[in-house]
Amino acid sequence: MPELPEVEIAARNLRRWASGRRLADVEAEPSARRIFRPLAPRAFAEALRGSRIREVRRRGKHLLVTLEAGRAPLGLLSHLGMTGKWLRRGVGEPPPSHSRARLHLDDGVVLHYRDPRLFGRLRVVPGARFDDLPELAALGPDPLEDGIDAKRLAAMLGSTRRPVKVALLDQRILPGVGNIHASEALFIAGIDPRRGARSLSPAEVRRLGRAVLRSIRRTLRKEYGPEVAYVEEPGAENPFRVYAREGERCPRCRAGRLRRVVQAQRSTFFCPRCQG
DNA sequence: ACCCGTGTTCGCTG
DNA sequence: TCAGCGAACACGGG
Repeated sequence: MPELPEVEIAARNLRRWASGRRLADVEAEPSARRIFRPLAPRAFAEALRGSRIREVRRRGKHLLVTLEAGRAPLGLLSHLGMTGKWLRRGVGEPPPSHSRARLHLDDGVVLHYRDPRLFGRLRVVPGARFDDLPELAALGPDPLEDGIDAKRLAAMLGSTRRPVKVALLDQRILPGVGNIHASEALFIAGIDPRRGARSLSPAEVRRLGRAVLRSIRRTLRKEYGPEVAYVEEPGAENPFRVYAREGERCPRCRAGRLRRVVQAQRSTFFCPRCQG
């Protein structure tokens, strides 16, 4: 379940696996209609078949794949939702469970889009005109690619009445930040997640911006590999400082116990002693 | 059986 | 008019 680091890793993987490759065949599961909307699964597969992968980019949690169909550019927009993942399978390797789409490359490799919960999206973008898509236009600058402008962040946080943790989930502010890194960044910055976004001082906003980047980069370093290890998978260690650690000792002050509260129907984890 | 979930969208409300 | 809120989506795992 991906936030910015997992999507960044997916982008790097797709680049490595598929740049310059032709899609010899494309399959889209008929039962997974909602992933391919507004196209029918069959129309989705046909739109991509035979095209060649030229570029893979990331913007927030979106993957932007540029292909070439004959002479014409063609776009593929991929959002991983809660449980989406791109997986590579070599010739003869068995498919993963819940494979919803398959890109058969001209070297025999198959790229599977696996998504048990079906919250992800795969959309064909005619002419690769990503700039015309309202959902991308609404996103703020990408924290990793463009950096974080503290002035802009302060303006965005200053114009909402929501708690700062809830505001951080708004993809118009810092796209790519999700429920984990919102909690992690607020912990690193020492800011109480329940405070109103507009109550932060300029110094706190700067600290928060830096903390978001630190949290994202740290996860990126930890998780970079051919298959991302997700925290909820059996056997995986929880790599986070506070996320999903309710009741544990605070890793900073060693005295407080980490708490869990629910905000906007999502869990927030924090140390009541360190985050004032 | 029941609860929980790294995300987004839609419709209602004040 | 619009920010903010809660439900809905769908399925697996504890």
